[in-house]
Amino acid sequence: MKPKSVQGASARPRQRMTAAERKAQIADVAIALFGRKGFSGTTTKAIADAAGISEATIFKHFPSKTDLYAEAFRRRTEAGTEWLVERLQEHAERQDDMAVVRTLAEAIMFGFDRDRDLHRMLMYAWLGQDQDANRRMEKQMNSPLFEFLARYVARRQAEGAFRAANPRLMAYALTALAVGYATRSKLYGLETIDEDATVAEGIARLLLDGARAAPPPPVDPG
Amino acid sequence: MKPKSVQGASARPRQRMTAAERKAQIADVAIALFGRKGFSGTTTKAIADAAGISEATIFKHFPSKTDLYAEAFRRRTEAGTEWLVERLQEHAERQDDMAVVRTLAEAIMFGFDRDRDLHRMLMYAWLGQDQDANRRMEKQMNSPLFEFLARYVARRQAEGAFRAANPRLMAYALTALAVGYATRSKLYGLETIDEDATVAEGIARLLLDGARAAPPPPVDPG
DNA sequence: TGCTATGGTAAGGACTTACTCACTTAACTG
DNA sequence: CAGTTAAGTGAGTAAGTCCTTACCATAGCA
Repeated sequence: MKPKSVQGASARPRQRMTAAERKAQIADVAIALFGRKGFSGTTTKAIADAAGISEATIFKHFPSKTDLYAEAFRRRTEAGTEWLVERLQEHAERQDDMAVVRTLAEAIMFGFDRDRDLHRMLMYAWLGQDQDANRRMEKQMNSPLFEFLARYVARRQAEGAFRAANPRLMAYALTALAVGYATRSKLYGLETIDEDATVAEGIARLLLDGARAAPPPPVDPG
Repeated sequence: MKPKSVQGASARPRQRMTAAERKAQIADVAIALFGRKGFSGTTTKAIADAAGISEATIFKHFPSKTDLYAEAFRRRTEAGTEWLVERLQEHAERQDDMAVVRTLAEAIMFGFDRDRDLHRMLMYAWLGQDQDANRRMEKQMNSPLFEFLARYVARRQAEGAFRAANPRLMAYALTALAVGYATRSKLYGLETIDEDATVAEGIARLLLDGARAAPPPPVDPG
């Protein structure tokens, strides 16, 4: 078999990857496949083919298919949402509610758009795991964002800017519309309603002001 | 209906089901398993064990595992949402927006609660099918409800009761919060925020009136 | 009582799955 | 350069996988 090096324009062309590189490559390829077909729908042979290596090589780098899954998962999940929380924080400090909610919606939709396979893989994980594993996963993945939003809502309520309502429910709602829309359009491939940015804005407006027309025409900054 | 065997005082329980009964039983059992582990995660052996029959019996009633899947799916999916649309229609005619939105949210959450396995199976289907199949499925399953909601929103906008905004986006939003919440709590087993009815009411209120407090009544600053 | 239609099964076949092992060879080191 | 390390593989294997075949057993009927 011809050793086909894909390692092109490096100073020193290599035929073999280091273990770390190979591990990373396998994990990346695996995410795409697990994301498309789920864990049990994806064979180690398919992963090997997609990575351009033999099946045995996979098991050289990962003790089992399950470990490969866990590792692939961990790698991409660790990124976290800190950067997003920071951006939201800035808007929140300026009391710019529209910017907070709209930035959140845009970030969610952008994330789903960019990492479709990862998010599909995550959904398979939600469905395939038991309740305890899911609660741990939720805690590890979304907790900082959710807690930030819950605090933000509570503060705005205290300031009289937001209606009285369960802040946790509101924090959930702030993410849910964008998550649901992104799931439908990016992961399921269902029809879009409009451009992402426009939808994000519509979602934000709806969340902040509701569907009902305000009884008296509010003082609107033209 | 086929008359069941007439039984005397000492009735011996039937040992064998009719083909139709057995088919239905297998399909029901299969939904539960497909819903928990997905199509490729569920073996025909597991279905047979759960149904208390031999594997061969499955293939006596269904030509293949794929056909069993399709049939199980079809059976439970056909129910449709007509009854819900009718109920919503009544509220809509009375211009009782709160009742419409709240009834919708409650129905969604109740449906997810009652048919968890079915909804899990549906999610696996969304993830496992290609985009075209998903669009057909969407059309067949949710189209009447969605179209009703879109028309309802458009009418209320025309009447000045709802804000101007993309009616399809609003129709989507009307279902999305409840669907998302039910998915998290019923399918993934994540923490609930409150009783279902309370959450449904909170969702409805948020959708109609938004998070922001009504534009401040001109309070005398004294 | 025997006949027939039908619900049900034991056993196994062709194929696939995750995983192993003896082995090859590229790449680094002194 | 020789020697060592470590990336990579061909050729399996045991344990499934879906599905078939040849057969059994029960119910209803004459």
